[in-house]
Amino acid sequence: MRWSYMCSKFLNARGVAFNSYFFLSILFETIKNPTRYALSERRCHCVSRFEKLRRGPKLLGFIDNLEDKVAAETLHAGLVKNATVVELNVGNYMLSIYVKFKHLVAAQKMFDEMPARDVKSWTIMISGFARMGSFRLALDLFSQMLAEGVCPNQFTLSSVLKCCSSVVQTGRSVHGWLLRNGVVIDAVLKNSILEFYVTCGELNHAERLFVFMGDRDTVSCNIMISGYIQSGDWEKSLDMFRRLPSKDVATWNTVIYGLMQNGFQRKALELLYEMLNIRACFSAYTFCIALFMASSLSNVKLGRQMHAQLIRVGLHNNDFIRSSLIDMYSKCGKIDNASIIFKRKQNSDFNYDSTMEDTVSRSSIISGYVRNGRWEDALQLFFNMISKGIKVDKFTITSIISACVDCEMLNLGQQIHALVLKSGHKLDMLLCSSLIDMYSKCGSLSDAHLLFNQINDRNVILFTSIISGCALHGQGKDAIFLFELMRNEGIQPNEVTFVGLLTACSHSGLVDEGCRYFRLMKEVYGITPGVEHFTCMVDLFGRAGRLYEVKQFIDDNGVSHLSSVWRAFLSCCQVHKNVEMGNQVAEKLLEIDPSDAEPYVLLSNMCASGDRWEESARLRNLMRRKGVKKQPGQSWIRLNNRLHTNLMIMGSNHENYQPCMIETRLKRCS
DNA sequence: CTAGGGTTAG
Repeated sequence: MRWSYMCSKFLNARGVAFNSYFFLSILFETIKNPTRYALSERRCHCVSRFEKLRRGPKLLGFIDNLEDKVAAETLHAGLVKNATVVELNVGNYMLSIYVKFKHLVAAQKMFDEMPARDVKSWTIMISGFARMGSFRLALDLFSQMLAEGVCPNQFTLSSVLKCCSSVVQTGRSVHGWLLRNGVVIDAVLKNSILEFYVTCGELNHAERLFVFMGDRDTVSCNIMISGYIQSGDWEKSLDMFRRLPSKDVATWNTVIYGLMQNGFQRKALELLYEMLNIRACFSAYTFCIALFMASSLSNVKLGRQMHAQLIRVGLHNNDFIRSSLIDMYSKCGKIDNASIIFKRKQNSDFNYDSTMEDTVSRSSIISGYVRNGRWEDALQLFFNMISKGIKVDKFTITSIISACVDCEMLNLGQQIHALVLKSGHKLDMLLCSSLIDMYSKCGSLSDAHLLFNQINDRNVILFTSIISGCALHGQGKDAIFLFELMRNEGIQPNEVTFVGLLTACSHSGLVDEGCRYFRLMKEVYGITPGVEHFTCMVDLFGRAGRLYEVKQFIDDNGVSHLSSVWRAFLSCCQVHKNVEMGNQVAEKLLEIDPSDAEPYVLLSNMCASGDRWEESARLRNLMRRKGVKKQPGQSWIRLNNRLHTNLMIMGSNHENYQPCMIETRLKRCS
């Protein structure tokens, strides 16, 4: 950085505007053509300085401080083309740049081609994989390193320990090894050991280590605090927090975020306000946590306060913060605000440095658009990326798949599936669940099954997606089969899984099975049934025509205060044309919510279909008198890649059918 | 040590 500073001073003094590209082109040319320059005087000056610094630590420092992946790649290409033997130090710096930009493929390639490797090279790679969460790969590399007889140092071991939370044995032996071999245990390594025992759940061991630790710093305390919260012992962690003589920002952040993540939102909020009251200094982390709190609590007021503060302290243009702001506004339903924040950055993109892609902000806004039903905006941004050749990451893809589901665009969904396969993205669990959901909701259950069968290690959500898909298609037996398969694989179903399963039973008339699973859910899995489950059960009995059992069920379970339960009941009365019971149920519903239009409509339709026209008309009149309005139904159809929607006017037949225009241009979706 | 984007629900 000092070199670039010198250079910039030199150029500025001559009024030359320059940026990193200019700077790099010099480096590039120098490497390519070390002896023959045809450079202007200015450049010569630069280059001569560069030559002097070439092998010195300053150049290496400069490379290390490169803030751009493209720049790093250019430089690397230069080194390769020149076919000079890459010095070990330079090579290591290149490696660290690739790792810094998470360009692990390039790093791996470079690493493989290096003529010589030292501990540092290995460590850079291992810590890179560890930071990216590729623990398996990092550990493989570590064992390879040992096999080649390279002795690890404290940096290596510190990274290796990060990967050992699920392979406790390895972590333990690393700990033992470094004790036996007299490796210098500095503060960082000490904390890595502590963290290892915390994350693999050996809190007692960690506690002992902590007590006997000679020089505990705030980091050690933070690790313990976060360990206590993660194990559910928030009282102990708060106690420790309170007893700390001095608290730095990271400690506040740790405890607030921990409380937030473990369901103690109120406590977290109290502490945040306490921080404000004692005028503790906020860091960028604190703001991110606060924004995250605002979005999870849908508390725009808090979010706005934070936004104002951020502008005051000038942090609002930080990429991390911006994406948090975008996310906060879109999760609070203020998609326009989110959009403004996103676009403001786009518009200020005129100089080189800001062309660095802020992929997170973009995927945040895309998911925000999808969440808020602005599919057209989401798709436009997405298509824009495709046509510009920008790599689409899995977050964006998953959001777009959701959009496909909402718009039932099977075609586009298929294309995206192809895109995923082509781009070599690993089909991760989240992506797969959304694809399965997409296929089943867009009508192609067989494709959903096909995809499901390709995945080896499955989780609850994956199973839930496919079970819900079966439910949607009335394949009750398949849903049950998959559910049992899931249990056999040792996966715990959750409340959503049971919604899917019970729905499947009710849609296929499997009353006894449904009852059995309802009991299983409560008794074996300890899941307290929610509104959805009760509604499913009512539907289960009701569809089968067992209307008296519905009543019994409602009374037995004490759910007569839930309007959705009665509503399901009422629609069953309609299906089975039981006007008497329908009347009673509708009355119940109106007791709960007199402004609800649905009971009137259902009841009047029921009367109409039973040729009881006067009664039907009376109900409609009653509605008008009470000023109860029904939301018109809406349907849509796609013709020539255009989405047309139709509003159905209540009680109408096709005469007052009003075509209404929402147009979604599905560019490129052939 | 602490921060951002994605999945399942009549």
